[in-house]
Amino acid sequence: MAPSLKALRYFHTALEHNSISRAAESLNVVPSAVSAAIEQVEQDFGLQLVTRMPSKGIQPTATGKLLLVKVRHLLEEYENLIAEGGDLRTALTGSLNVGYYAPVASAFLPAISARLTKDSNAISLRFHECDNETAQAGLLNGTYDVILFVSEDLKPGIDCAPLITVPPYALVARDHKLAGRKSIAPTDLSEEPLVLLDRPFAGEYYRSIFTQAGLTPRIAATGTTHEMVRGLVGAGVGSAILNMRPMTEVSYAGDLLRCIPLSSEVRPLQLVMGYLPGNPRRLVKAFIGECQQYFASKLAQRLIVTPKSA
Amino acid sequence: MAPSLKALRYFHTALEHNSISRAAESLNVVPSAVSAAIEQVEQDFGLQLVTRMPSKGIQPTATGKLLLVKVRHLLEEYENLIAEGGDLRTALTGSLNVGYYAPVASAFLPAISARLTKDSNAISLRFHECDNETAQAGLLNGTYDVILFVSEDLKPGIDCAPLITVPPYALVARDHKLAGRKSIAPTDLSEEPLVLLDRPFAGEYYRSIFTQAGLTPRIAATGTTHEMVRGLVGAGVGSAILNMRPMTEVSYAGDLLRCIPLSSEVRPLQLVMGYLPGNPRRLVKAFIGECQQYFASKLAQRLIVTPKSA
DNA sequence: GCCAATCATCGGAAAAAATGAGGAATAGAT
DNA sequence: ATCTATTCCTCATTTTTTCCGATGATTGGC
Repeated sequence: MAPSLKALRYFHTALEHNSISRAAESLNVVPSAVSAAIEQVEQDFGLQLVTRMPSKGIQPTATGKLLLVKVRHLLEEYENLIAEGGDLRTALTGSLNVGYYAPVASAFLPAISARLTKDSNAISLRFHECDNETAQAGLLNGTYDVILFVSEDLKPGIDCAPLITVPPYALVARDHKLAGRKSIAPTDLSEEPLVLLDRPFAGEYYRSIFTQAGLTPRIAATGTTHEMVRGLVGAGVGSAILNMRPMTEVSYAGDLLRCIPLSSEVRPLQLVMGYLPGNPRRLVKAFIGECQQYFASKLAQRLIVTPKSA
Repeated sequence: MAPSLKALRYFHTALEHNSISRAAESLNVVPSAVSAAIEQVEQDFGLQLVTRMPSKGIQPTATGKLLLVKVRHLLEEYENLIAEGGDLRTALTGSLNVGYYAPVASAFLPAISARLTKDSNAISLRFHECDNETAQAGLLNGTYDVILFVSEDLKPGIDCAPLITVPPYALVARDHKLAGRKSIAPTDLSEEPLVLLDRPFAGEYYRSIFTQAGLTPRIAATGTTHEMVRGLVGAGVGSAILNMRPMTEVSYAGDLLRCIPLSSEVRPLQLVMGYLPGNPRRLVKAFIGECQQYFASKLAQRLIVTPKSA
C-alpha cells in the first residue's frame, strides 16, 4: 500500500496513451517496466484498474478512471513543486526577508530596494530591525534570507561580505562651541555632557572609546534609537559619538546638527552583509549584489564621516 | 532535478523534528539515510535548504521554509490519494455505472437500488440503457462498472454471473381471441398479425423462433421499445413475443394485456450480469450481490412467464 | 578537559528497477 | 486459412538506488 510516484506516473501515462508500449516509448523506458508499474499500482490498491487487450492496447476500468483523475492531480502538484523549486533558484521573484542592525539603514536600503523592485512587481521585501545577536540567529534559523550587521561576535556558519568601514564621528549641535572644529578628540568630548546610543553592542563600543583612552565620560542621557540621540544632541542635552549618518543634519525636532570627524585613530566598525553559504536563490544573490554595488559607489561615502569628507 | 517522494518525505519529517536523528527514529531508518535524502533534495533543487548544527540539530533556511510548505502540501495530497484508493476498495461509497440491455430493467433495478442506497447517502447510481454490444464494450473500456445483458455473443475478458433464465411468451390483448388459452404455439401466432420488438439482438431472436419452426410471420408493426410493443398489442395491431414482463398488464394507453406461455420448447434467453474479473471495488460487489439475491428470490419469478406461472 | 549528543562520510549489502529476449494472443491482410 | 504485425506478458540478468553500520568530526555541558 505505497505506490511510488514513479509507478503512478507510469500508470498515468499508460492510461493517457491507452497503450503500454506507446507510454513506454514516451517515457523512454521499456514496455515491461510500464507493465510492472501498472501491476504494482493495482497490487498496492488491491483493485483492478486496467483491462489489457492484447494487440489493441489497454483501457482503464471504471474504477481506474476514478483513480486516474486523482493520480493526475497528484502528478500535477508534483510538477508544480518542481517548477516552483526551480523558480526559487532561477526566478527573480518571491519574498526576501532582511534582518538588519544598522541604525541608519533607512537611509540606503530604500534606494537599493527600489532598484530591485522597479523591474518586477513579483518581489516582496520584508525588513526586520533587530540587533546583532538576533540577526545572526534569525539567519541561521531561517527567519531571514540575508542580514546587514556589524562584524563583531561572528557566529560560525555565516558567510560575510564587507560593505563599508565606518569610523565613529562626533555629533554636536550646530550652535555648540565645538561645532566649528575640523576634528574633535575623545578628550574634548569627555569634558562635555554626553548622549549615548544604548543598544546591545553599541553601548559597550562607545564607552570603550573613552575607557581605552583612559577617560571617564559623563553621560547625560541615553537613547535606544539613533534619531532619539540626534534629538537629544540637537536640544543641547549633550554631544554624541555615532558611526553612520543619515543624509540630513536636521533632527526630527528641526534642530540643526553637525558631524565632525574624530581626530584620534579609533577602531572603526565594519558593516557587513551576512548570508548562508551554499546556493541561495537568485533574489538573495540579486539583493546582495545590489548592496555591494551601492556601497562600492560614491553614494555610500555620504553615509560615513572621515577627516576628508568633513 | 527529480527528487523522489521518499526523499521529500524524509526532508519533511527531518525539518518537522528539527533533527535528523529524531526524524530517522520516527521513520524507522538510520540517520544517514535521512541525511542523504536531504542532500538529495538540496542537490535536485540546487538550493541550500537546511543549516546543519552538529550536536544541536538542523534548521530550515528561509528558502527551506518556503519549500517546506509546498512539500507538506504535496505529501498531504499523496496521503489523500492513498486513503481514497483504499476507500475505493473498502468503503461502500462512490458512484456506480450500470449498463443494461434488459427491456424491463425498470421493473426490478429500482428495488435493488433502494436496498443499496437506504444504508448510505454516499452512493450514486448511474443507469445507462444500451444494447448487448455497447454494454460489453462499455464494460471493457471503463464506461460501466457492471452490466446486465443477454448471454449471447459473449466477448472474452468478461466474467458472467447468471441471473435468470427467461423463456419467451406470447403477449395478446385481453380481448383477443387467444386471450383465454392456457398456452400458445408459434403456429397459432404465425396466422396472426405480429408486432416485433426491433432491437439489435432481439429482432433476429424473435424472427428465428418462427423460421426455425418453418413459419413465415406476418409482421404488422415493429417498435424499438418494449412499451411501444405493448401499446401496439393493446391497441389490437397484433400480437407479440417477448421475454420478460413488467408487473402490470396495463399498457401506457390503459389497454389490458395478457401474457401466455408458449407451448413449444423454444430456446430461452439467459439474463446475466457481467463484470470485470480481478478485484472490483466493494460497491460493485455489493450491487452484484444484491442482484443475485433478488433473482434468487420468488420476486423474480413474476418477471417471467412459464407454463406453471401462467 | 572530558563526555555525551549530533551530524557527516564511506564502503559494502540488500532491495528495487530497468533491460532485453522469448512467448502468446489478437487483428488484419494475403 | 495462413501469415504478418502489433501488443502485452514472463523471466533471467544487469544496473541503479537505497539502506545499513561503523567511523570521524563538531559542538555544548559538566
